[in-house]
Amino acid sequence: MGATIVEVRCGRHNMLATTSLRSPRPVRLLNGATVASLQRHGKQMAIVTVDGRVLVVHLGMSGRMTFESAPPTDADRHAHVAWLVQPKSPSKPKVPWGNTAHWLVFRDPRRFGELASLASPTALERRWRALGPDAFLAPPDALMAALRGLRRQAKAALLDQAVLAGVGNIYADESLFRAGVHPTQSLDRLSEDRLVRLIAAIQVTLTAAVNSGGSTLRDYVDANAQAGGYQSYHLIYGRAGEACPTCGRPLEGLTAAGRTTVACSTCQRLIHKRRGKVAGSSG
DNA sequence: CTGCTCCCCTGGGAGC
DNA sequence: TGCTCCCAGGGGAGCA
Repeated sequence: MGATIVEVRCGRHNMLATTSLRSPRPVRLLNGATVASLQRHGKQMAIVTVDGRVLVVHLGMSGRMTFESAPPTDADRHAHVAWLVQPKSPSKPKVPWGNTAHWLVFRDPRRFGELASLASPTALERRWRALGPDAFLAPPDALMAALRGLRRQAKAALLDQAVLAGVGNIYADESLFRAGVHPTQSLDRLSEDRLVRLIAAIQVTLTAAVNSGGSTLRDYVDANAQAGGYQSYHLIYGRAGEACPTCGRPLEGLTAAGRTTVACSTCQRLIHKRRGKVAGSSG
């Protein structure tokens, strides 16, 4: 907070997507701005500046934002944008780079990431209202309200950022396994108890992952270029064919919601019938 | 609405 | 070693 962006370099212009801020590109990329706050909702981050500009950052699959002492070179083909950041001074250094100006570099080889400039915090609010509650921070009640009664496959719902925000393919599989819910299970067939269990599983999974610095399969590093460690704790993700950690039977690999999925067909039984109806009772 | 399939793009690993 | 094929953490569009 209070840091100033004193220079912006943009190597690939088309990373900056839709914008509600009609200004020259350096302005939209926050050139000259003083940072007011950093925010996050689900997988999206936002830099909000004192003069009201907003830059939304979505890392996609291979994106990374790292602090570096030198600007990227021309040979660095995937360094799309670099900001020279001057920390607030004088102040006690709370950041690894102290009070020295450092480069914040956005790299994204696959270019599935996105930068979007918005004209105001109101526009950010509007954008994020289209997303479901943040899966990591929202109270379980809010997640319950988002999931209850949906006639959708559990995995599809978890991956849909408009239902709840922040769960991707890895953590969807891990959460469903923890909760004993099959990925293709329609949510409207789940009991209240099972839904509560699923929501708890999502929050346990995300908390554990965040505490371990995330999952690095290939690309992911944090702002200090540190890889994550959670991949070694994955219960089932990437383990199709291996033994289920609970029952020992082989984990199945399948496609659900169009994505690579792993599940244990024994521990994550599909429920086809509505709960609470007993055969033979009146109709 | 829901779920498919395809597409955006590059790089790493497996297999020949 | 070098080549090809296949796959990937996201998400939007278009279609059934």
